[in-house]
Amino acid sequence: MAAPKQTEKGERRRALLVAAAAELLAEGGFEAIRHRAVAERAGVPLAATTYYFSSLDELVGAGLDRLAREELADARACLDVRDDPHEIVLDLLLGPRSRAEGLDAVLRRFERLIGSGRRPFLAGLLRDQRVEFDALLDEALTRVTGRRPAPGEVRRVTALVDGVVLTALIEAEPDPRGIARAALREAVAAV
Amino acid sequence: MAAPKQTEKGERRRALLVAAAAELLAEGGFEAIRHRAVAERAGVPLAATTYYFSSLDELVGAGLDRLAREELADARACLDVRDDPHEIVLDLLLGPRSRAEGLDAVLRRFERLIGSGRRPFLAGLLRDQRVEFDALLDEALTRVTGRRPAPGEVRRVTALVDGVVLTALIEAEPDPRGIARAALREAVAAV
Amino acid sequence: MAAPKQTEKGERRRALLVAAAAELLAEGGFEAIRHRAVAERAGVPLAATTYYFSSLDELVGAGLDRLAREELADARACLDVRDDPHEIVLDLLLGPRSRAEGLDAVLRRFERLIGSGRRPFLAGLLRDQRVEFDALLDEALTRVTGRRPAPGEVRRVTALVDGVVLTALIEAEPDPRGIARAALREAVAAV
Amino acid sequence: MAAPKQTEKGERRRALLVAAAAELLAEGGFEAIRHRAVAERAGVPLAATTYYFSSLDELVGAGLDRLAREELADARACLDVRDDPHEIVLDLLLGPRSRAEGLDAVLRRFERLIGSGRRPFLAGLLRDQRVEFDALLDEALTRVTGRRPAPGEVRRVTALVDGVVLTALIEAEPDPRGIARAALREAVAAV
DNA sequence: TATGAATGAGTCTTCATTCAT
DNA sequence: GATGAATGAAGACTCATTCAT
Repeated sequence: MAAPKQTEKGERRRALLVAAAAELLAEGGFEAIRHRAVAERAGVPLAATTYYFSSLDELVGAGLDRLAREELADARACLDVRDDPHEIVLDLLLGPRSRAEGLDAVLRRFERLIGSGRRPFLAGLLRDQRVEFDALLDEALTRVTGRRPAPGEVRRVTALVDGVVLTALIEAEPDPRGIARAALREAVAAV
Repeated sequence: MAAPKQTEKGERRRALLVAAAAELLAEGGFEAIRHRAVAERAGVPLAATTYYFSSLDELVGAGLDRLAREELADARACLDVRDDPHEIVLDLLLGPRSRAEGLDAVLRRFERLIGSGRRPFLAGLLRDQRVEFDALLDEALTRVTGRRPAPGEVRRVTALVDGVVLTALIEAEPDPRGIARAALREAVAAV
Repeated sequence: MAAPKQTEKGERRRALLVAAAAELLAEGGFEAIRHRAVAERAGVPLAATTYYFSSLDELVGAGLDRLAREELADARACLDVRDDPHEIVLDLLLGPRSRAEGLDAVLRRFERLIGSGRRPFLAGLLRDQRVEFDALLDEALTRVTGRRPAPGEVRRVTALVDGVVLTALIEAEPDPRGIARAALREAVAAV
Repeated sequence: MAAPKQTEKGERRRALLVAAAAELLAEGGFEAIRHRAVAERAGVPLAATTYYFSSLDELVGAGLDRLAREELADARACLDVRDDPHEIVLDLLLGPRSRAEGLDAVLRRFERLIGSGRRPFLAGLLRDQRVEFDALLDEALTRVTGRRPAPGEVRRVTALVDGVVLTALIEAEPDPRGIARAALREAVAAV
């Protein structure tokens, strides 16, 4: 028990562990977050994982949180650099990794979304992320269309792209991002 | 391969194992199909699982096949009974369990869809299922709209409903089937 | 128990099984002789292996016997064809497979010789084989030297070549047959 | 790699395991080194074997290393006590156990030699052992003959004795050490 | 405060052998 | 006579978690 004191070293270690968990989550999904793997990746002793996080679930939550923040920050940075807004929307919907890594990255992202269903302790976290996520998406869509999205439009586009991608994933379509891009353009044009 | 199934008794045991695997799959996803769990559920010794299925993957495949057949059969039965075609479409998209079990059943169904992406040995099976699935969906949509669906329309409706439901899942919306029903009506009306 | 009747079909099956065991022995050593493997290779039902041979040991014995006979027959055939007698001696000492397969074949042959130590039921068989083996070696050496070997000379040459090869095996020398050939020439010249 | 060995207590346990592995190797060959067997012999829980050695191969390597060191130390001790140098040479070639245990000990030693050929991960270890082994053999032969062995003479004697013993083993000669002794005297006299 | 040590429970899979039919 | 069915025991290995120091 006895929550570890918040020494500077302790904070550094916590951060190392969370970063390792986030990496593993992005690369291999929830199952990849194991005590051993996290400790090795973070370069800390195995027991540190249970010392700083009272259960694996806690570590999973912290990793998911960190990963989501990183992805949001990435998308925001692209927005600032005035990157093609379509791509930023896709980054938000499919994850920035989908730019380079294709099918697998998207698969893992959806696994993450769905897999949270088995992990009730993540539910709150995911919903909170959604709020920031939607705000950014709203802004990106504004740039795409040149006007403020109507109420519910963000959700409609999200749903449409997600749905198309889901089918693509099941059929092992090698370029889900391409599919998503087409659906996005069509959805935007239809309005 | 292998797969003894000569005698009637052997067939019966095989069926027991497949049924157990299908149940576990429906309840706990792919990860829930383990030798021990299947053996216990089927009430057979552990070694029987490897006697009838030379690898766990084979058992997973058989379980998925059985589960899909059951769900198709359920939907088909509803069609014959002239049930509300909207509901049949939803059965096909969300699984018949979503009628009674709500959120969890839908979540598990999506888990299954996504999880299949990670299991290349299921690809062939999934493709085959897709054919029967689409044919039935085509018929159900015909009843909904009163006309034969245009090419690609089945896929478009599928994508739209799936996308809407995915968002509902993340937000822990208690009645994803309701959300899906609304999306379906809207999509159909839009044509 | 009840020794299976000696029907024609039974005899054919026995022969198939023994041949399969001999092949597996030559390819993978004693450990490779397993009920499953033998049955598969012979194309007979698994239970036939225990039906025709009351234990695995019996099958191992029969396989070893057959393999040795084959190797002797091969060497004899070469002798009749007036092949280079040095090579025939090497066939006898290292096995005919050592011509083409090199290190591995020789390794397996020595494993067979030594491995018999753990299998007392093979002792008699091995000794019997030695008698035929030595007779043939005597004849081959006669051709090599042009004269009848002195008493004990066969054994001396055998020991010398075996010893040299044993060292070569331990040091993973890739061409033990080459080493053996050199030792043989030297040993013969020294007389 | 891994290999925890920081604390004294950990070291002790590690040593227990290695000793158990060495014993099993001497008694039953490489195949006798199994997690279960080692754990039982060492009196530790099964999981301790994988905690201290990340794979069975590592444990096999450590066991072989220990056994070889013991045998070398035994021979060296005899050398210091000015034991009959012939016997020391035989200790080196047949293992010290061959003094008391006769046939079986020699058989197991050869099994070990041959078995090493199948285990490439032991190659480095074997090479290192060979260096110490040859140095000691050189010294022992010096005492036997009263002069420094000529280059290659150590290997020649090794091969000759090994070859003779191999034949003795196959013929289940009850006193392989006696045979080896005779061969050794003859080989030395011939120079 | 940290962490090496430790382990019970569980993972998939293989195999020789028995037995009922 | 022949064989499908069956299984207990064992194989290597993984892992979350606890605990003594």
